[in-house]
Amino acid sequence: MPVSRLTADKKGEPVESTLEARAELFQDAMGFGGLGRDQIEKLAALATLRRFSKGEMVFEQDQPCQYFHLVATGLVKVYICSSSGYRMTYLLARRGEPLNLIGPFTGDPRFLCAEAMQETQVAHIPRHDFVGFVAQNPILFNNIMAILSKAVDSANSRLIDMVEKRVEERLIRVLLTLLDKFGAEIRLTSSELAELAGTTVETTLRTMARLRSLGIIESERGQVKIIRPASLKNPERLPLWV
Amino acid sequence: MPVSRLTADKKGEPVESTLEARAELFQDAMGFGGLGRDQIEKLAALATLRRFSKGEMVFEQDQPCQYFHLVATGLVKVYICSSSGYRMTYLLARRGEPLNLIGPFTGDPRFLCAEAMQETQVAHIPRHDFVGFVAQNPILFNNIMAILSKAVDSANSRLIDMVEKRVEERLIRVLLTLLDKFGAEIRLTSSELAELAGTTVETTLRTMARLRSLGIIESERGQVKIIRPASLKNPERLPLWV
DNA sequence: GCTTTGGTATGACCGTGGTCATAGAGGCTG
DNA sequence: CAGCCTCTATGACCACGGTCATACCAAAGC
Repeated sequence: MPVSRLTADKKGEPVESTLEARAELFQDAMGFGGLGRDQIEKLAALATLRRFSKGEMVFEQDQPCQYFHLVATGLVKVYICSSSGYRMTYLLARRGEPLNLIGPFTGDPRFLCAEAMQETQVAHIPRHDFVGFVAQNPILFNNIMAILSKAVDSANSRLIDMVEKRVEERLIRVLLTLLDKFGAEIRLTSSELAELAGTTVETTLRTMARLRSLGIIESERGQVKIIRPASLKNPERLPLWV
Repeated sequence: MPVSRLTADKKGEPVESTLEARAELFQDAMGFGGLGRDQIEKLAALATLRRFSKGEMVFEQDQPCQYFHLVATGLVKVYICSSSGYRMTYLLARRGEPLNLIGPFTGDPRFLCAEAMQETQVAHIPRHDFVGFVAQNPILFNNIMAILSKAVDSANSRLIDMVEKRVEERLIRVLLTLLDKFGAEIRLTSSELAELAGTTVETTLRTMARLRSLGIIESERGQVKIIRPASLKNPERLPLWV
């Protein structure tokens, strides 16, 4: 235990990839619009791909940020977990979505974790390379601010939901958000939904039983299917950003 | 009512000020470290001061962002308020603290409000001027990211607190945070504390009664005094960012 | 094959804290 | 001064949802 493994933060296994494939990834990634092809390729040249199996950590809390991460394939959940083991998921990132926009700038450890939910590949760019690149392409700064704006608003909006909305409403909001992003068939377990809605598995199961009995959803092991989205929708309920 | 006052977003009253005084303000403002004196003065030249009485709004939700705001004197609370009137304060800004770091970049309306809690003066910089200035001084990028990092972490940390901590702990955390920032004499009402802790006035009053009976705090109308901070402190309880 | 693990399902219990009601005290205004 | 509003204070009530327990099923592992 006293032997600290300084190299332990190398996560995942390297994957071979072509510059072309990486450029393709950044081309339509979130937050990189407005760059010329030459810049995209410069960025792609800085990146390497790594693969992660289901359940593997892409990065862990309280570790200094070394890389900027962008999902290439698969699905990654980014969450915070408290001292007492409570988890709260606040991002489900798929191809083209960045995992840590802030980290690279400060380099400081924060308390986010990222875990692969499936077989996944993630592009890594050393943080200084990334920050240097952004400095040379100020348009990225605006893009990044736009994304952070949504992230902060979403966090604040959830905060309000936690005080004034009950579990059922929060869960519905989560389901609607997932419907927008992933379609009507949501391949998540109840415990994953619970971590998104900020409640327990039991309450999530109970609430889903109610929605099921109303014919609004169907569910089986590891999957929820929204049958009548209209019954969930409510004009004043804007989706979260997950 | 149908007469929409297009100029109604001009808030507060203009205040005369010298370039020197404004430069002084930006000199030691949060997020502007690392600028040369010439740049500070360029920035100060873009700013104008406005005054607000207690209770006046500096900006309101759902309005496009026109200015970057920096508190010069007084105290401003920034909060979100939900459709049903629930409020959650998430920033108490005093001299040198920015009110809206993200807004100027996107310009989009968000759902933050800012309200003067005392007689207050706020520096305004038109958002395009501000964004242009930041683009010319990339060091500000890093400063801004560092602040946003704290803001996002604080929001997420609160989110976890809402699920797993009870009101007493949340309130204690708020009190400790305020102790760090404003000293042992906290001039806030119970309802203001409630909005910081994410609970109701009644529960806040009850909880404070308990802390008072334990001799940890004293309180009178509009003021709380922390007598024995050590009894509240707990190594694993890091302060919020308010 | 059997065992283990993780997901689903549901009942019972009860504590935290929100809601409503009432009341007094301090401060501001006309 | 009266009148009003805000802040403080506290009691009574009870529902939402967390916790614990049990059970069943499917998939994975030895």
